[in-house]
Amino acid sequence: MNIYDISKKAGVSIATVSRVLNNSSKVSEQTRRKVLAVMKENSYTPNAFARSLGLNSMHTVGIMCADSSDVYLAQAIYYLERELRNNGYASMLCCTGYQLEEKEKYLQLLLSRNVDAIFFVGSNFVEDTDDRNNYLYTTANRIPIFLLNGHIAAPNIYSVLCDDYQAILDITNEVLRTGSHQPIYLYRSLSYSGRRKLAGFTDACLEHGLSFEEERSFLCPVSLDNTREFLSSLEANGVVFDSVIAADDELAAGAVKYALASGKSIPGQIQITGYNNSMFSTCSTPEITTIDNRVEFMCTTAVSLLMQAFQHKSIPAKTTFSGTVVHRQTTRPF
Amino acid sequence: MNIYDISKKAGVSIATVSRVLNNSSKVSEQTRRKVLAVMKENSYTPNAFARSLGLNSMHTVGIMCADSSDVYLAQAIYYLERELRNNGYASMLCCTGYQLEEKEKYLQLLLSRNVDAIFFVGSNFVEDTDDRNNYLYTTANRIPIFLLNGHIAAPNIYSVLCDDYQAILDITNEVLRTGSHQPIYLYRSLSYSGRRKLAGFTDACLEHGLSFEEERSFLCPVSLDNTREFLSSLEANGVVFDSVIAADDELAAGAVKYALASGKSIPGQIQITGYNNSMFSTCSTPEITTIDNRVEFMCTTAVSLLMQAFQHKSIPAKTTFSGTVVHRQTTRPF
DNA sequence: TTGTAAGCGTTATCAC
DNA sequence: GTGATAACGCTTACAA
Repeated sequence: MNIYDISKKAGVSIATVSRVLNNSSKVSEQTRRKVLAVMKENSYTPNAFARSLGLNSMHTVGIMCADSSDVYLAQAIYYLERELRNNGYASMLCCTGYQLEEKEKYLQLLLSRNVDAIFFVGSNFVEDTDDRNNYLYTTANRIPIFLLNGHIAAPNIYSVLCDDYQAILDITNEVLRTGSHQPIYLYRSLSYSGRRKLAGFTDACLEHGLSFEEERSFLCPVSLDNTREFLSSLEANGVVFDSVIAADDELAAGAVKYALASGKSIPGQIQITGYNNSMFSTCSTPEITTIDNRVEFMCTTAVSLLMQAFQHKSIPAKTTFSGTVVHRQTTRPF
Repeated sequence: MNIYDISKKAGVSIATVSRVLNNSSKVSEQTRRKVLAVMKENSYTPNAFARSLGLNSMHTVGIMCADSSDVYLAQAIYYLERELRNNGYASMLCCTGYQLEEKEKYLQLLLSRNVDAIFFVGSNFVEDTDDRNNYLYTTANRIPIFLLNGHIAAPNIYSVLCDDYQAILDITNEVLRTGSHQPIYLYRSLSYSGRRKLAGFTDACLEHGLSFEEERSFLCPVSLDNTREFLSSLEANGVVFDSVIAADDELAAGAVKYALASGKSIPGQIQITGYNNSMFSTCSTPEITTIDNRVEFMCTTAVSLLMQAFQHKSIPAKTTFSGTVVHRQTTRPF
């Protein structure tokens, strides 16, 4: 059943059927009704492929992320898909892992489907050197791309991100003000946002007159067990710390495991903070003080910007918003 | 840059270019090389829309789920997408919520993009009555559909699922054998798999000669706090229990919160079990004994079946596999 | 092995 | 308002 069949049965031309399909105003109410009736009668659905060939768009956007089962990324995907769907767009998901070659390779999957735009979710899509970011530039030559929690300045690339520097600065300040003098910082990557966070930690320490003769920031293996063991070995190696500022909630949850296992009281002997306000922070006991970096806001903003871009409106290349500290049980009150 | 441009520059016909594109064997090695060179030179990518119009497929399958940010579903999505991608298929994600009207409505988003098949992930897609499952039947008239962790018998509908009945029977048996006499069962829905799980719990109790004069299974509100409060109020209302069999890890994690808050020792005074072997079970302290229902296996199996179906091989309508108990710290050893 | 030409089912540009 | 008809960029018989 195609547009020709319908046009015959309705006694009109295919052009008219097409007009009804796209509810053009240039159709008399009478014929519109007639055509719609025939369509319904034959439960006709227009062929998506032919349609997209004519329109050069399938109203579909790509979502790239390293790992859709990551709690934080999964949330972002959820909100992005919801917003896109509410705007009539479908979402094509593509997980890439953390290796550059994989990212480049799997990006092709999305590009070969001619998506209208791509969201790159997570800070790990911006690499250190320009030539390693080339895949972003060439993609942006074709379609608008959005970096969520990442930033890079180039034409047709738009960034929406939380001010991670300020957020870590704030939360570290709070920990230091409530009596901790020997904080350590735990991270798992020095991506764009990773570096910003670390800078926040360092600056907060400097503000409080802490010296950095010894290293106080550590690249820490993920998974709760690994983090716990890492902290134990740190302690065994003579590193003294009375608070752990973690770059994400999972690391923080690992730190809680460490404290519980080694009999340290939280937040009495050790304060712990996370980042993302994810399930990890509420699932732990005690629940973890963390940063709410507003995933939902980030995603709705990004989709809204994209919709404006589709309407050829000018949109900002970079949109930053502040996070906020969520006080729970792993830090001491003022 | 289209197929005509390439054919001119390469001095061949568009048919030959197309053959190279689809790596047909009926092209001489020489011309193939020539054409490929020209393509590369002009960084040509075939138009996906035109292509899919000719092939009547975009090599894309839909993934429907209630909520992609749910830890368990997010994992399933991850594995499905990975397997599909490895087979050259793209994944279109669509979250539907738990209401029937929404499911039906958002399903259209996928159908209107002419996906080649759809995975329905989670047991909540099979409704109680036949007419409420009508949307599945009509969809299956067009394309093969897969129910992951759900089951319904109808043409072109395929189910891949864990034997939830047996798994809950096993884990409940273990809890009862190690000295618990007053188990309660916590669930959040009585979907297909929900009912199977409940039956497993009930049968295990009967096997152990437990009477059911009072109700011992409870519809419990989700979120850790709500579960904790629910159990407190249960206790306050005189329900006595020495073990909690939960239908999923999140409920179990809530039960752990309850035990910790009310000073009950785990697993001494109360045993707790979860389901799914998700992050919730390892994130809690103590870590939760749970059922590994093999998400990854389920997903790889489902995709593998789909690929066989695409090759017109006959595949089983229902594939069941067994789960396994993962022993952790919330149950007593034998 | 290669080329010609007829689809595929729409949208869009003209005339009328 | 409506109807021919030409794109859109590919795949695929069928011929050569």
